[in-house]
Amino acid sequence: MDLTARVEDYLEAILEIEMTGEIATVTKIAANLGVTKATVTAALKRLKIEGLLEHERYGDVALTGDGRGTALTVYRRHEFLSDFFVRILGFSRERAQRVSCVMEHEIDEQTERRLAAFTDALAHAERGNEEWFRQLQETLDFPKALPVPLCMMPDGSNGAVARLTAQYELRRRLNSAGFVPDAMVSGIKKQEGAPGGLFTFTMNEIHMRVGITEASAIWLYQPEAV
Amino acid sequence: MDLTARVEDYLEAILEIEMTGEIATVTKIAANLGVTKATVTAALKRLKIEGLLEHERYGDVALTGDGRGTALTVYRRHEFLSDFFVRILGFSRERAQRVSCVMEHEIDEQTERRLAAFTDALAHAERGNEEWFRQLQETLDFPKALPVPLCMMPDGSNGAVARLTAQYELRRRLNSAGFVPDAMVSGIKKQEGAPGGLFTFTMNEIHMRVGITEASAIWLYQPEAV
DNA sequence: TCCCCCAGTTAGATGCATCAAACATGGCGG
DNA sequence: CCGCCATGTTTGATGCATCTAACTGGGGGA
Repeated sequence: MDLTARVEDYLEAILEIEMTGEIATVTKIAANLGVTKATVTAALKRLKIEGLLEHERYGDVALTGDGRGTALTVYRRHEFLSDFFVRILGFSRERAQRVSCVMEHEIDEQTERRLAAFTDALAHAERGNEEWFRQLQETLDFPKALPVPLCMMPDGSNGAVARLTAQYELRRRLNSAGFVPDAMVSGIKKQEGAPGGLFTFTMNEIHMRVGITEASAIWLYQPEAV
Repeated sequence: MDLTARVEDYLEAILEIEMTGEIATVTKIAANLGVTKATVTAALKRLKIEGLLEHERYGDVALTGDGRGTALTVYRRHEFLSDFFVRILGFSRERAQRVSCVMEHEIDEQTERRLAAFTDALAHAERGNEEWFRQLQETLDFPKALPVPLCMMPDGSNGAVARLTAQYELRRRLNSAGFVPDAMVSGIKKQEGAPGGLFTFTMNEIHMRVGITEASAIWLYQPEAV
C-alpha cells in the first residue's frame, strides 16, 4: 500500500460518484477532479494495475473491495479534516477544501484518532461554555498580526512576545525567564560570538542575551506602523 | 508569485541554514532536503531565474530580499503549524513535520491569522482550566475508533452517532432530529427510490428515512466486534 | 438502416522532480 | 607550485501527471 497522493484522489473521486448512486465514468471523474479525460484514462490504467478497480476499454469503472476500502479511508479523512477546519478553526470552505486535499494523504490512523478525540473534547467543552465559544468565534473574525522570530528582527527593534515554538525544557526555561505572551522586548541586537550569533535585548528592564536556538523559538509581533 | 511547493521548500531550507549563521551551499541544502546535489543544482537554476536568490557557478548561495521574504513566510507557517500539531493536537513530532511540510504551502495569510487566534484563545482558556486541559491530553492518549458514514454501513447493521460533517441548516436539522453524539441507530437498510438511495433505520424507537445527503453527513461508530 | 455525435482512447509532447554517473573546479597541503 | 579530492555541475535517463490533437466505438434519432 504505497500509493501516490494523486492515485488516492482518483479513488476518492470515484467513491464520491458511487455514493450518489451513479456509475463512475471517465467524464464524471474528469469533471470531478478538473482534469482532461485523457489524464483520467491514464490514471485508471495505473489504478487497474494496482488492483484497485475494474475497468475494460470503453467500459464502466467500479472499485474493487481493496479500492473501496482505501477510498473510504481517504474520504473519511478528507471529510473530517475539512469539517475540522471549517467548524473549529473557521477556515473558509474553499481553503478548508484545499488544505484537506493535501493533508488527507499525510495523516495516519493514529493521528486521525487524535484529531477525533480533540474535536469530541471541544464539542463536549462547548456545552456549558457557550459564551467562551462565542468569544472564540469573534476572535477568529479579527485575527492577529503575524509574528517574526527574534533572530530575524531588525537591529535595534522592539516587539511583543507572540508565542514560543518550543516544548519541554526549552519552553519551561523560556517561560520562567519571562517570555510569556505580550512581554515587551526592546533594543534587539545581533552580535557575533557563537555559531548563529548572540542576541542581546532588554526585557522587564533586564538585559538579556540568548543564542540562536532560543532566538528562533521566540516569536515577536513587530510594533504597529503608525 | 506562483511558486511550486517544492521551490518553497528549497527557499525554506536555505533560510534555515542562513539562520544558523552559516553560508548555504549545495551540499548542505541537499542534506537538509534529502536529495542529491544534482537535484539541488537544478532547483537553484529555477530559483535564480525567479530572482529569489543569487548564485554563480561554483559560488555560494544567498537569498535576495524577495527570496528571503518568501522564505520567512514559508518558514513561519511551517514552524507555527508544526507547533500547533504537536502542542495542541498531540501529534508526534515526525507526523507534525510531515503534515506541516505539505500544509505550509496551502494556507494563506488570513488562514494563518485565524490559526494564530485560535491557539492564542486556547492558551488563554488554559489558565484557570488546567484540569480540563489535563483531561484533554489524557483523551488524546486513548483515541477513539473511526466512524463510517451512514450510507456505507452494511445492511441491517447498528451504530452510534459519532459526528456530523455538516453545517448551518443541515446541521441544525439533524441535531433537532436527534442526531447527537452517542445516539443509537439500528436496522440500517438501503432502498432504491431516489438518486443515491433512501436509507431507513430506527432511532429512539422511531422509524426514520433519509436521503444520501443526510446519510453521508452522519458518521457512525460501528459496534465493537466481540 | 445508417450515420452522427458523444464518450473514451491513443499518441506525442511538456514540465517538474528526481537519480546515477561522469565530468569540471579550485583551494589547500605538501 | 602542483596535484588531490571535496564540492559542484552536466548529461542523460526515469516516472508521474498533465495537456492537445487525432482517432475509435457504439447507441439513439432521423
